[in-house]
Amino acid sequence: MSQRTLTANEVLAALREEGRRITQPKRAVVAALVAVDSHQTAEMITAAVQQHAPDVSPSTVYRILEELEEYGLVEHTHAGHSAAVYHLVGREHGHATCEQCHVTFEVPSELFDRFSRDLRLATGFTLDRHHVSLSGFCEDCQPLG
Amino acid sequence: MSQRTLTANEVLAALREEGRRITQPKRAVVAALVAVDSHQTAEMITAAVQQHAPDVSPSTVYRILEELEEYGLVEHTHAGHSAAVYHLVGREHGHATCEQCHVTFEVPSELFDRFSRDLRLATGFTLDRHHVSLSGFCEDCQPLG
DNA sequence: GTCAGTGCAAACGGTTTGCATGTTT
DNA sequence: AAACATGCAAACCGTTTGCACTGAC
Repeated sequence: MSQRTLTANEVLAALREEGRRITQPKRAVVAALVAVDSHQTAEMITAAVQQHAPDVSPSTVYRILEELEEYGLVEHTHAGHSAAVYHLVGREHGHATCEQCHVTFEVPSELFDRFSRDLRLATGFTLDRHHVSLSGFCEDCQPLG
Repeated sequence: MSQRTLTANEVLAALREEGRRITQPKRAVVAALVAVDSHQTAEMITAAVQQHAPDVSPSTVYRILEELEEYGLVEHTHAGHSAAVYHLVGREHGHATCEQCHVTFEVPSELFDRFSRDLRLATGFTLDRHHVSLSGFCEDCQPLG
């Protein structure tokens, strides 16, 4: 597993190697993912893309994200019932989303390791730490005192 | 905190004490929640209710679940981008949903305690273990070997 | 009798899909 | 030229809302 976030060229090269065509919308989506090194919704990515290529449609963005995910270049994560957030693969990590400010944070993978093992031993359940975000309150949004 | 799941009478009594009216749809929703002692989607609850009261509408079920939640009698949890699951309050627990069979399991609260503390110390993030379900694979649906 | 609660249908947000057109190879 | 990718608009699912009506108090 790579421990470093992919570059735009690496992502596009990987697509090419898979026989996928490199189009303007794909370049723009990858650029948006590289430019913002954090977790973005499809809507944010679409907005970023449309600043340079105004008529790339949301459905195209979704299709491209799906394609990138199919080849292991992008991952998406859900939190609560809000929109999914997407990010380039890289550092191995989990997710936590603040219920108040809706920002998604990375959680160092080591923190999950013991919990993941205990959970498996106690219940037989194998954690997929990527796919769903933990819910709670971030440092700046602590409820009450 | 109660460590036992509420009974139908307790739930209805609590509503009454709050000055809420006890209607047929409310009785039916509470009965459905009590009858199935596990995590159900609004759609499942609606189906159960409609077996006895065919023209209770989904929106009414949603409104009743929201009301029950407002008074701390029910909780709902999200997993992935599928429908939320609802359950009566009772045992304190977390949730884990299988990505393959989509069943939601309870996770003993103690398992979360250490993880929750480590997470807070390392990142400042305070876990709300109820609201989002962990994602992964249950004992019967382990991927590969 | 009053008002909270309901049914219905329409709207919603996020996402997916069908189809005719455009672009990469 | 052929195949794949795109734009648009419409459909989709889970959920919420507006409104006129009903039924609990």
